[in-house]
Order: sequence, then C-alpha cells, then structure tokens
Amino acid sequence: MNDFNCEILKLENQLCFPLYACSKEIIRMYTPHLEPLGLTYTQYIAMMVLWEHREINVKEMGNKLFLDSGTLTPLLKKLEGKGFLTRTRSKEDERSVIISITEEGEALKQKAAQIPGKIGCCVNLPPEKANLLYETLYEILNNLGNK
Amino acid sequence: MNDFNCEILKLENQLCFPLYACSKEIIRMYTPHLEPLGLTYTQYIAMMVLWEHREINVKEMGNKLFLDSGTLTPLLKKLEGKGFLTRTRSKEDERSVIISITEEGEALKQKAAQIPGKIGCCVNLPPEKANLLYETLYEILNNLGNK
DNA sequence: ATATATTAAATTGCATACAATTCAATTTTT
DNA sequence: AAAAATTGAATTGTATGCAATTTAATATAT
Repeated sequence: MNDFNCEILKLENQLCFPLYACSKEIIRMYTPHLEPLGLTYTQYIAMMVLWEHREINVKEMGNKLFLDSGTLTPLLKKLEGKGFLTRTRSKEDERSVIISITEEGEALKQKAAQIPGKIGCCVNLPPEKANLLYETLYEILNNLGNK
Repeated sequence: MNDFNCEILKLENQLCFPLYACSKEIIRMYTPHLEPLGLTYTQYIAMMVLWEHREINVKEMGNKLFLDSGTLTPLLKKLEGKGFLTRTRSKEDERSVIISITEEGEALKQKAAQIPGKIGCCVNLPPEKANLLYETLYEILNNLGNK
C-alpha cells in the first residue's frame, strides 16, 4: 500500500521549486551577456559589491552575497588572476583578507552597465509585479535571517 | 574618470540576486530534513517527479526539472545506487532511458510527506503573498520559455 | 599573563549545473 | 533505400556551493 496520493509532494505545489528553477534560468540568460566581460554570474555579483564599495573583506562580501569562504576564496583568486581585484591581508587584523578593486575592475563597470537593461527586457515582468516580487523575496530572506 | 555612480549596478537594485539568494537559502533549509532520507535537494525533486509519475524518461524529467542530461545522468545513477529507481533503455526507442521508481523509492514518500510542512513554517510567508509569489515565478518561467 | 574560546580564511570532499562534444539510434530528405 | 539531419544520453571540462575541518590570529576568561 505504498502508493498513496500526496498533493503536497507534487512538484507543482512547491514554492521552492519555481524559485530554484527561475533563479537558474535567469542566471543562464546572463551568461551570453557576461561572457564578453570574462565573468560568470557569481563573479559578476562579486564585482557588483566591489563596484559599490571598492574595498571590502571576504567576510563582509560573504554576508552581502550569502556565500562562504569555501566559495569565495577560489572565486576571488580567479578574479585576481583576471586582474579585476587584489587580495591583501589586513594590517589591523591579520585574519582578515581585504579585496580591493583595480583600475581594470573599475573599467569593467562601463560594459556591465548595459546588462541589467537587457535582462530586464527578457524577464518582461510588469513593474508592479517586479516590485512585489522584490519585496517578497527580501521578506523571506529577512525571515530566514532571524532563525 | 572610471568611478561613475551607477544605481542599476547596485546589488540592492537587482531582481535576480534576491531570487538567487532566496533559492539557495531555502534549499539550504531542506538539507537537515532531507539528510535522514539520504537525499539532496536535487535528488528530492527528481524523486518528486517519480512519486507522481512512477515512470518517465530522462528527457521528460529534464523538461520538468529544467535540468539537462549532464546533471541528471550522474544524479540518477546515484539514486539507482541507493535503490530508489531503476534505469533501463526503452524498447521502442533505444535512445531513450526510462526511469522507474522502486518499492524502496515509493516507501520514501511517506517520510518525505513531513517535509513541506516543516519548510513552510520556516519560510513563514502569509498565504496571499506565497500565492502571488508562486504565480509571478511561473509567469517568469513561462515568459522565458517563449524565447 | 596564560589558557581557552572565538573568529576569518583556506582547504577538502562531495554534489550539482551547464556548455560543448560524442555516440548511437531514429527521422527526414532526397 | 542511402545520405543527411536530428534526437536522447552520456561524457568532458569548468565553475560553483556548502559542510566540515584546519590553521593562524585575536579576543576573552580566569
């Protein structure tokens, strides 16, 4: 008697699944636009943090991106290899590693500025819905943060 | 003059980023609940497809999950190794591989039935917002599909 | 002051994701 | 029907993600 009908286990009744699928599909859309810049999506959001802050340590960047050092360390080494940032131990606290944007990293910002518009067109969501989606996602993220 | 201010490139003005972060954080919440079943999140959604359809080929499963054979083939081999499904070449079309759920895979469904409720509590989103979120995510997925 | 605890990165190991390619089977063309 | 094109899985290579551990540095407690 193992085959019982269970609505709550159907894929179409999940909230997480469309979230997961949507995230992946949109990130996939970024790929052709990011490729000319030599960036992956994760590298792109790491650069976004640097375009805004110019200098930040790994821990803080991890907090902003919801990523840990296991992901960031190799990723930041790659971006360092591409010449977009430098990694230096902090003088004040030798445990901390400071990420600083380079001229080359700054220069990338101009090219990147074209990207959000292109993606927005493809997603093609009415502004009110986009806003509501945005609010709801951050509400979830905040709820999770208080756990 | 490389440092121009660019609002659209700020992390907080992205829609994709909270989507990406939310997806990851919620999936992370699944981990402790899935671990007793011996499943990862991706394996869990693959089993969801099987709990509903019992038998399906790799291509169709890929369409439902937005995953390609590069991801599914090794994942399904692992689930086969755990005894939750079998993989057999189709007689009608030898290119196609049919995934069939086993008794053991069916048995897992009972344990899994507890999980959605537990996750729902943690996400803690008012039902109307959850519904709206759901609708919006599928609207996006449908828009992307028509490209 | 010294022992203990905590913290920040890095490392290790495992599991995705996906583009691109390969290979065999099946369709479609000619 | 034979050649060409298409299709479904599998494979290869690269890039995440994350849990768990390690290591070095700093902070806390006794």
